Amino acid sequence: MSEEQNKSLNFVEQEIETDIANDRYPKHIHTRFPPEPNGFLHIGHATAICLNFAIAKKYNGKTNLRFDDTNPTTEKTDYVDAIKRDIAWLGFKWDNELYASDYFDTLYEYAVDLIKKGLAYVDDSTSEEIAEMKGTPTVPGKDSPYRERSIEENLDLFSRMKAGEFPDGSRTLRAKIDMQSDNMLMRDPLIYRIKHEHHHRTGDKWCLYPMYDFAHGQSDSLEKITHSLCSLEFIHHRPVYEWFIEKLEIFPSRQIEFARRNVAYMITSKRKLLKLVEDGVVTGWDDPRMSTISGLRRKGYPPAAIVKFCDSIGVAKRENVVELEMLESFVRAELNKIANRIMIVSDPIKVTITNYPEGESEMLPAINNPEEENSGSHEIPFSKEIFIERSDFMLDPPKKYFRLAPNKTVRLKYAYIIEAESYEQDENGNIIEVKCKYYPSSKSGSDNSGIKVKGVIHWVDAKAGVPVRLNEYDKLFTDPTPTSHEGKDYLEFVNPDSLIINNKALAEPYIKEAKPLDYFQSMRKAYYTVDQESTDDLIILNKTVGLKDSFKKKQQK
RNA sequence: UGACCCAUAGUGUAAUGGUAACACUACGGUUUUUGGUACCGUCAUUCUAGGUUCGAGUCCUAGUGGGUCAACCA
Repeated sequence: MSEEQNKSLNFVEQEIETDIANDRYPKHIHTRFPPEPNGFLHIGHATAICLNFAIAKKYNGKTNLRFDDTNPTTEKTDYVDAIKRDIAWLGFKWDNELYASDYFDTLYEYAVDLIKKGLAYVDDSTSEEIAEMKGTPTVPGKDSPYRERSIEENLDLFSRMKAGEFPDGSRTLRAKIDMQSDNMLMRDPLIYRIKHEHHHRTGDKWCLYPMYDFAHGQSDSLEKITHSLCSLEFIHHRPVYEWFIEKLEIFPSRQIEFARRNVAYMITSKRKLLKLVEDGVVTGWDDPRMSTISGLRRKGYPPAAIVKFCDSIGVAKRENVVELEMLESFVRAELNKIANRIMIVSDPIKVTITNYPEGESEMLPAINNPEEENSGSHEIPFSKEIFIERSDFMLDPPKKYFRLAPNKTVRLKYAYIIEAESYEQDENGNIIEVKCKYYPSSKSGSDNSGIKVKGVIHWVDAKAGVPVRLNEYDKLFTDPTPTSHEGKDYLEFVNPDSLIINNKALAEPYIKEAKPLDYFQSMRKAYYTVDQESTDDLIILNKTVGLKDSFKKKQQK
């Protein structure tokens, strides 16, 4: 706790502490996370979720989960369920599960109240006419011809709108604010529109639905939310938010805007993510290449890594693109602590140990995770024929190549030191087998051979090895900000190699104990998690993130 | 011809008028039965110009650059 207190405050916390010091909210601090159930949550939402829950925790407050479901056209219960699952998976417990639609009756009364105060009117203009009268950012708007309707007429028309007497789009209810305002949103914003549409929760009760501006702030107020955190694009809505609170004389929630977090190579537009799903670019919202929470989960990102990442990148008001490497470093750090080590040969070549007795085998102990004392161990079978990684044997190696080569020695992890004596090639010159001798006295744990080797490689026993399918995922886009190029569609930047399926990999038998979402480190290679579509016959592993590879880096230079 | 928001290493954040810090990246090194991990080191005229002040990244003014605003979406 003291560590937390020493940390400097972000600008939102500074505002909150000022409010507390000024006794603005003497009773409590409450936040809320308000998703619209029209898509899956993505990495951008994760930062908002973490922010809202972290602030409530810090100030002993509460956080509501409130679905902003005022537009029945796009919203679905399926999305509600997915959103709840994702937030819970991240490890957060909301205090109340609420819906803007819970407040439809109250909101309607609020609208009637506004009409009675002469602050709202029914407008018969078409959407084109309304847009026309709205003006532009540099040209003031004009008053609607319906703006001065009598309170009685407004009340009558509004109740008939509710009764379903008018078709979609024929009339709207608008707040009477100021058509001359510099702020477009203050130019008599629409607050109710007619939509004869089935709502996922209220069914066919309503044919009249409130707009965002007449639902969000009021919902905040009804829930006694003190600090309503939203992204920068809503900054122009704040005067509207405050106007309604003042005129309705309701609890004064405070809106604070922050810059939403962007991560390189990830997109955070629900509409664009939906298109990837609909066009079949990915297999679904939870495809491991997606920037959705569900996708990241399936890819093997631990929840703690995502939360720590969100906490560490902070919050501010300027445009930002966080490098993917930052997120990945948190994923590696977390996985390093919790992922059991396993040996998987992704591109096998056969190695025959010429002096190892025919028909014999032995079990060698392997530590599950050297970074975690209590992780235990398991055994790995070893015998005369094994497979090693193709890239771990070179005919004509460069100077600082520490692996196997003709007449060179290398250690087999957890096993023996071997020396390459000969090899066989096919007609194309590909290595098909390496013959080695082993040093029986070099056995791991009881090595008295006196041989010093620079390299240690992984391997899998030929007979006991288990075929696995490796889904080698890479970035979905070839550009860090695919949606920011004028005149170019983001789909032009889809990486054709974002998934490479490897069906020739072999894993040690320990993999058979794995369950979906178990994390593994394929030693010297990458982290993987078990895919949900794995069966008893075929284990499918999704690549989470590669291990750092300083050798490869040097070679590339 | 408008209003509003923003500007600190390659990236993201901190410094709350008093020695520009932390993380990631990059580069160099030490350790290592994972070329992983761990550890050490290197990397900034705080957008520009004025002003206030003993002292400015921080306050003021102007400029420059970037972003947002004209859905019966949220």
